[in-house]
Amino acid sequence: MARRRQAVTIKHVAADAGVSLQTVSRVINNEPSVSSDMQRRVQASIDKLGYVPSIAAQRMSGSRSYLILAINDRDRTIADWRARLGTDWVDQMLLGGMLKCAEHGYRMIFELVDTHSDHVERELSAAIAALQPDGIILTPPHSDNPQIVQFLSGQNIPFVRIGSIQNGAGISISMDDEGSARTATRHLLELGHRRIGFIAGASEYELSGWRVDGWRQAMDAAGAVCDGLLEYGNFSYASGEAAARRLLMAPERPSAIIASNDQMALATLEVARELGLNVPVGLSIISFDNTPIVRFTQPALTAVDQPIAATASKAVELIIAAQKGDPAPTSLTTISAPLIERGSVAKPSGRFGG
Amino acid sequence: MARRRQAVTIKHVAADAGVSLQTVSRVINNEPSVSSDMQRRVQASIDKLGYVPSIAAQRMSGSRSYLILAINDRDRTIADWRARLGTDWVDQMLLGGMLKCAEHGYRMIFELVDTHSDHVERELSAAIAALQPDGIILTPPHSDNPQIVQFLSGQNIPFVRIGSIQNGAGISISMDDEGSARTATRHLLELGHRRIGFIAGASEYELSGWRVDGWRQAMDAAGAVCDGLLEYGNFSYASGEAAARRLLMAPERPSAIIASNDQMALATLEVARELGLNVPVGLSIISFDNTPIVRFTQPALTAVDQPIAATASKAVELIIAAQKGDPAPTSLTTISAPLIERGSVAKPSGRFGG
DNA sequence: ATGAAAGCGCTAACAT
DNA sequence: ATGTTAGCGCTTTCAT
Repeated sequence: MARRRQAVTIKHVAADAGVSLQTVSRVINNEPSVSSDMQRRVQASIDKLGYVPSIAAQRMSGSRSYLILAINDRDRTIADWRARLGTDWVDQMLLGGMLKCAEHGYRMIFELVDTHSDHVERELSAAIAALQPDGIILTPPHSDNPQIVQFLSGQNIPFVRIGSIQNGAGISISMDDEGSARTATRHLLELGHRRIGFIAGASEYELSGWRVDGWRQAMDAAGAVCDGLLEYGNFSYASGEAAARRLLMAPERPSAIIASNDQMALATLEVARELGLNVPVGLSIISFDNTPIVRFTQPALTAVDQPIAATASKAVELIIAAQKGDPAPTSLTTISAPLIERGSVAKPSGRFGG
Repeated sequence: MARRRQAVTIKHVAADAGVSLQTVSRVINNEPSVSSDMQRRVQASIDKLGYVPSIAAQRMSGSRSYLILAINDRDRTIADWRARLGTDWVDQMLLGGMLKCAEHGYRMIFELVDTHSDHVERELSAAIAALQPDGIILTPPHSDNPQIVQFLSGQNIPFVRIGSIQNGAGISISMDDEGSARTATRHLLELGHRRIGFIAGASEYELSGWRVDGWRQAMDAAGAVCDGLLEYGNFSYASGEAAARRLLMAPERPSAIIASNDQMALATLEVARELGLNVPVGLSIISFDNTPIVRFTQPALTAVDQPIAATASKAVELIIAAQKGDPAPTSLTTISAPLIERGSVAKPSGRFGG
């Protein structure tokens, strides 16, 4: 391949408009100190020549790179992609993040990073050195990884921690895990359920704990007992199956179960079927995530939606604001997670009901 | 935000190793003219300092950008993301493309471009000017857009056209639409079906035509008539519904239907249900795409898988090869699309069967 | 096989 | 409000 050069550079524009490079640069960057005459004249040349600045050159001269790095967990993401179970976390991130970036002339670059490895730092600093991003978006479980958070806080790059709570550096955005777990639990309580089981997610994710907290709060507030109703999974189908079996084969089984993600909810549905329990008549189920798959089960699952697109969009906004020098939000940003009602929830029936 | 500078530059490495910048550059780029002593010494400094080259600087000095642009249709992609129907085209592209990029130190950047607009060229040249990618991957319907193909062929950037057949500039990769349609049709013929309906996709996609061709070839070879068995859709659920209704309400209805994508197959399934036709006993269905959703229908659908990950991976390989100056493949690259058998196909029964 | 000098396209800092 | 100068980190010449 022959050496490629920029087709139209700032020099061409400057020559065409008969002004200095700096003036063109000022117009590109919307700086205030340009007379409107000048601004019009230069803009005309830009449009005429179809000039677009090279982000490489912009970054080189110490300015922005217009690149925002979105980092996901490598193993889980690849596993999801290969499993082809319809998990659309990445798509929703792109929907929210990419489009918001585009609005501001930024680009989102997706990266996969291992959480576990001892060289997280090296992976991250390599990506930063290579790309020089203007901001970084962390998703769970990275958002809660102290090693990553500490490393980034020393890098002088704004970063947002999705699904996290302000407990360290960076800007946190929560998807209201505690609140939505409370809402889901209350929803069941209001229908008359008293024995509501809960399947927790992987402990590596802080949000797993908050969901448990929300459930417990709602149960306590209603005077319902929690004993024997909490089981631990790790977000996998298999772990959900085991947890559901423990809950449903106990002497006093729950009349409803909330699972901390869709895969574990699916497993619960299957275990119920095995045990001859009709859903929702014999057992109500609510799941977390609301990935596409839960609309296609029989019955479709009532689920707590994860507003990933809205969250990613907000994350981009916060980074761009921080870039501009605006102060980071002082309070925790929370994007609420709505409960989507479908067919897997009903009033309790039989002896364990209300 | 304070002005960010590269933490470790080529200068630091050069100083540490006690050599010139140029020598370090040669080591980074694996150039042959470096003595192995030198190479080791410099590499040691690189490792010690954790040096990673800035792609902005590399690109600025007329070398590679290590960026590959993957371009998808804006409207359709966003519609898919919003619909949350589990379509994982983008994910599979990332799975194949991103990972292959990473193997070679490249990055994949996703972009959305309008096919229809009259300013496709402007959108594209802006992306090229801003990013200076080393290669571009086009997906349908962009791959067949003559405006785009012609524009890119003048840009001196290698580009791959996915789902396209060599009819112009660029490197084409086909997913064997004709062959897989033939295979699917033969599969039904071998089970004894004679009246096999076909629902074509949007005419904007050349692959729609090839799929029809494959079906027709198999039918002709078996001496089966095609008359009244071909209906046109546009890949939407609604269009599939209308097409299926036309096919199934005709006086001599087909005993099997092949739909050119999953959404139209889903619609066919629903129309069959409405008409009281049991699938697969009363009607066999085969779909194209094999998105996650088709595993969750009742029955699960037999489908022609689209090997998007493998194709994207191959596309990246071809671009990197072209970048290095290797000649483009002389023959059309084809990635075969396997037929995944599930429960929606059975032997024909009743008067229209074999 | 190695080094020195020039320049890529742009912006920060300092003029005026 | 506009122009000039220097330099970002790297690779391309062109030397030696």
